[in-house]
Amino acid sequence: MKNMPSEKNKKNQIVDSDAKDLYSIADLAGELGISTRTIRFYESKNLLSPERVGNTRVFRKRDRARLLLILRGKRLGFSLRDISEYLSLYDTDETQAHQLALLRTKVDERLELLENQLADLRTTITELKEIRELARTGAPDI
Amino acid sequence: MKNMPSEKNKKNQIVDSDAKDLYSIADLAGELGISTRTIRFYESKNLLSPERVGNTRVFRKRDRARLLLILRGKRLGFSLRDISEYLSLYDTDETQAHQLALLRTKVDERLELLENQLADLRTTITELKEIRELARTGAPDI
DNA sequence: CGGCAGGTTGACGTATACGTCAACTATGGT
DNA sequence: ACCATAGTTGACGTATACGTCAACCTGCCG
Repeated sequence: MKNMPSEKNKKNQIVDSDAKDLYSIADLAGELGISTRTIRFYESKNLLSPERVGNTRVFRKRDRARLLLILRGKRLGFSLRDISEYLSLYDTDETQAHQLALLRTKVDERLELLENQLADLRTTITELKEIRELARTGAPDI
Repeated sequence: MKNMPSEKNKKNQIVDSDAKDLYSIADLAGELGISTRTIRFYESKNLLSPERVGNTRVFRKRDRARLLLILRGKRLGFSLRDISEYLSLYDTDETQAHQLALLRTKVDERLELLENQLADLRTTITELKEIRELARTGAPDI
C-alpha cells in the first residue's frame, strides 16, 4: 500500500473528532490516513452510505465508526467483501447472534490460512538452512 | 428586489423539508426563493451561524427556522439590524420576557412610522383633490 | 511467465462552494 | 441634485467535491 500525501495529513491533524458530529470526506480521509478517493471507492462497494447535503457527502459519527471498523478489518487481513458481509449483518441483526457466529467463522478461516502460511514459511526457512549447511561443509551437489 | 434565477428554483423544488435535518446552502436558497449570495450576506451580518463541514456550510433545521424568521421580519418591514437584535435575544433569553418586550417596542415603532406615512399620504391626496377642484371651477390662480 | 482478482489511485471534465472586492438598487435626508 | 445607508447582487479567482474511465500495483495461481 502506498503512502498518502503527507501535506493532506498535516492539514487535518487538528480535527477534534470527539467534539464533532459531522465530518466532510476530507476530514475523515485526513484523520485516518486514507484518500478521499478510497472513501468514495468504499461507498461504491456499498461498505459506506453517507448522507448527501446537496451533492456533497456528509458523514456522521456512525459513518466514521463504520469506516474505522472497515480499516480494522483490512488490517486483520479480511477482504472488503468479507467486511461488507460482516457489516451488513451488523446493520440488520440487532441481537448480533449471527454476527458473532459469522465473525468466528471468518476468524477461523483467516487463522487457518495464516497458520498454513506460517508452516510453509517455516518449512522454507528450514530447507534454506539445510542447503546453507550443505554448501558450507562441501557436501554433495544439489 | 430583483427576481432570482428561475432555473435555480426549479432545480430545488423537490426538496422535502419535513423529512430532512441537514440542508445545503443551495437547498435553502432554492426552497425559500433567495440567493445563496444573500444567505452568505446574512451570515456576514451575524443573522445566521451555520456549521461548517470542511469549508462548506451545512444548515440544520434550527438554522432553516431562523432563516424563515428573518424573511418574515423583512416582510413586516423591519430592518436587518432590528431583526438581528430581536434574534440575539431569542438566542439568550430562555424565558423570552425581554424578547416579547422588545418585539412590542419594535412593532409600536413600526406602526407609528406607517401611520405617519398614512397620514401624510392622506394629506397629500386631500390637497391634490382641492387643487383639482379649483382648476375645474376656474377659481383664482395658484 | 501471464492472467486474474482485489484494491487503490490517477486523470479529467464538470459543478458548486468559498471569500473578496465592488457595483447596483432603493430609500430617505439635506 | 448629491450623499449616506441598507440591502442585494455580480465578477472573479481559488478550492474542493463529484463521477467516469482507466491505469496501476500486489498477490496468487496455473
